Amino acid sequence: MFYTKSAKYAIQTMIYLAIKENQGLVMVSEIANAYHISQSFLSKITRTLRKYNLIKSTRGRNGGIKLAKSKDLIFISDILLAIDGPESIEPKCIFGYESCSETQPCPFHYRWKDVIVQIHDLMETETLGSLSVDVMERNYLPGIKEFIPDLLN
Amino acid sequence: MFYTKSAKYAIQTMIYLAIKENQGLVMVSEIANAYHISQSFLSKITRTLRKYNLIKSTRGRNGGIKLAKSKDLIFISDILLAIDGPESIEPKCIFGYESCSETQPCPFHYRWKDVIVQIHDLMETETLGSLSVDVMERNYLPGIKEFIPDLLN
DNA sequence: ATATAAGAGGACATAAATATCTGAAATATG
DNA sequence: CATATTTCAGATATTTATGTCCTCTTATAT
Repeated sequence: MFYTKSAKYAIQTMIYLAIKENQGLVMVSEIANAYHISQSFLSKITRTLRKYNLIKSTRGRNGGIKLAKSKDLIFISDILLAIDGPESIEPKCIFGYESCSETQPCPFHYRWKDVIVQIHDLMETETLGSLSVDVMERNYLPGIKEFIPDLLN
Repeated sequence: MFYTKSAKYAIQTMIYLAIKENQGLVMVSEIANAYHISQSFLSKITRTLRKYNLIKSTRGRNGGIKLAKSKDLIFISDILLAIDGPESIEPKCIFGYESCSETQPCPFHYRWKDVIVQIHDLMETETLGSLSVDVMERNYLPGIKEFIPDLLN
């Protein structure tokens, strides 16, 4: 509804990596299987994450990917920016009016802006750290395995 | 960013019709020219609006389209529903988790829900009436003609 | 009656997002 | 060194959204 599938896959992947933070390298195929994403497609996404220095990768046998920095230093907005680009983060006029701005607000401008600002704040304050802790805690409840499949095995 | 172009075109069209409410039928070509939309494409959109009983249309010479009911009885959510479908209005998990729900919330669920609910309220309380009044008022300011092009001629 | 102006409808075209395929490059292991 | 494994890279395919074009149908004016 709001972000691309690619961005969602990326966030899922990063959460997975955050949870496995101190278990070394994780294979892209493992993550792809866990979330039922095509391996080739996820590979493309992880390459982008690497370009933006959000993950590090190692080729070859026993290779894989891992977070490039502490999970507490990675914000959701970083991921969205890398995958969906700067446009996805910038607030755009909901009606598509090109000239809509602070000085030339469209009728919906201020009401819409309130919402957008909230979303931004959410994405820019939330870290992979806090999210993954949340995921881990919830995972102890039944029926929520989808969020971190196979992590408990 | 959030809705399809089609939905935006539809809203622009409906605002146009609301402003010209008591001027009888308006040609689709007039609206298309005003907003620089392809006439054929807008024609498709207006057909959908008609299916959903948001506008009435008359064929033939001197034909055109007009609102099907009072502008105060048409909500923005009605338009979004018609053009983008029910999925666009239903709140979906921001991470794309299929099983995310009230009983199985994903880590972002509640924080995200707050925002979504706000947007829904916005769309379901805002009518074409209030929006178009807003547009008319703002139009007296300079440089905002884009919103209702040619209406002042 | 006929010409004309308008929306209706469908076929086709383009663009962007999503997904798949194939091979190259890097690395560990025997 | 040879081989298996794993990511990297780019070409290609599919799907969905967007946009264009042409013809049909309907209503009105003359």
